[in-house]
Amino acid sequence: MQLHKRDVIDAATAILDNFGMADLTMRRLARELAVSPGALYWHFANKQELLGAVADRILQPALEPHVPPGWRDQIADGCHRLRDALLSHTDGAELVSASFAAGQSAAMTEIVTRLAAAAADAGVAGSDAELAARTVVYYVLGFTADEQSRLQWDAAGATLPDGQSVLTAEPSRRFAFGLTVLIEGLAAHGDSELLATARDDLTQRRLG
Amino acid sequence: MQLHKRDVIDAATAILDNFGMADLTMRRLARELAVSPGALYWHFANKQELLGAVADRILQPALEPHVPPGWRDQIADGCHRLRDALLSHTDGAELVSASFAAGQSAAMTEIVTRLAAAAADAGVAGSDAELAARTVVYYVLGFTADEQSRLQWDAAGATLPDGQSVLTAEPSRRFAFGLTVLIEGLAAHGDSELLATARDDLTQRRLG
DNA sequence: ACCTGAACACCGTTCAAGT
DNA sequence: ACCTGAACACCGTTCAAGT
Repeated sequence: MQLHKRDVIDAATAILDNFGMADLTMRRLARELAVSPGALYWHFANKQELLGAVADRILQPALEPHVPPGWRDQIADGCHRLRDALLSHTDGAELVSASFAAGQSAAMTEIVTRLAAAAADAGVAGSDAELAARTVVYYVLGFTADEQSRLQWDAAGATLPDGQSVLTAEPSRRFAFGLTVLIEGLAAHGDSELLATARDDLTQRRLG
Repeated sequence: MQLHKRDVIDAATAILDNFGMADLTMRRLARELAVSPGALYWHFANKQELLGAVADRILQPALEPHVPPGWRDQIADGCHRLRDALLSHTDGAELVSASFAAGQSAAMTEIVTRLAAAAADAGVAGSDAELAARTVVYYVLGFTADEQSRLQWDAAGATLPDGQSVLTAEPSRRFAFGLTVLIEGLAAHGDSELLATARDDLTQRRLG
């Protein structure tokens, strides 16, 4: 039976979920698929490209189109869905972070584009909108990688008697806090930017 | 001649600067020091611990005490010094990011503590101050790792005719932009928090 | 206390040769 | 077109034995 890209990504995702990133090696993956390591290099140029494909698979659920109106909810919603997608797979945040940094995730590019559009709606001027989007993404990836490593660390160790408040509720509240800080910052910046544009507009009209 | 921790960190930093993170391996480091690989494990428990020590060395210049008064300048200054330290070594941002995520950098812990104190001054309530500090740190690490990888990528390739505006001035402006968004967000949050505290205070006084 | 030598159990990637 | 076999050039870590 022929080996397809899909099978490879499926098997890679399974290894990730069951054993984590450290075990997601080309050789191990080949063994699981019962092919020689070299076979993988017919379908993927290198390991980075393969990891990028796994990242895109993980991010699929976060890619449904924006439902909410209003840039604040668009950013908040996008970020929550991103976090949820990352938390759905072992070491998800770490994997996606690495793929994003290596520029190997088309899904992350799409997410940044959407967040940039929302930032533009907030009043952030042209070229800064993508930067604003990246700033938000740095937060989500950093926070979630941190959260996930702690989560996985004491998933093996001490199971706290309270299985909810500290382990799931608190992180979500904390995540929302940082998100609010960013959104309020964008609102403040956007407002002053819109003011400046309006001022220039008036000046233009007076001179024209 | 006896091998000391200092010598190991020195040699590791030299490899990093001259060849980058991919070449910073235990075996290569041992070769450079003319010892066997096993010797390193007398001085460091594992590679992560050694990388943490290199991270702390890199961060040394960012650890001079806060000079400016006012929480805004304290955050802005701290972040600029952090970025400068990271950019002073090849793959500096990547190395410090990894060490921070692994909880192996005492210097990063110190930096977070200082930023948290500034956030508290901004009016961010107790336990959220550290989270605010981490949020800022996620931004600096994310932005700088990104900046540095692009910088190093086209340091080998196309040397743009303009050697200043896009390669150094623009990144600095862009870095400041994201920082302002975060600081304004903290200001907005801090103000509303202070208002709430004041309101509670009044209520207490009315009831008491 | 500090280090060597040698081993253990792996890596990612390439590429002639096969079908 | 797709894959095997085997090699190349490495890894991090451990640990008995030496000084």
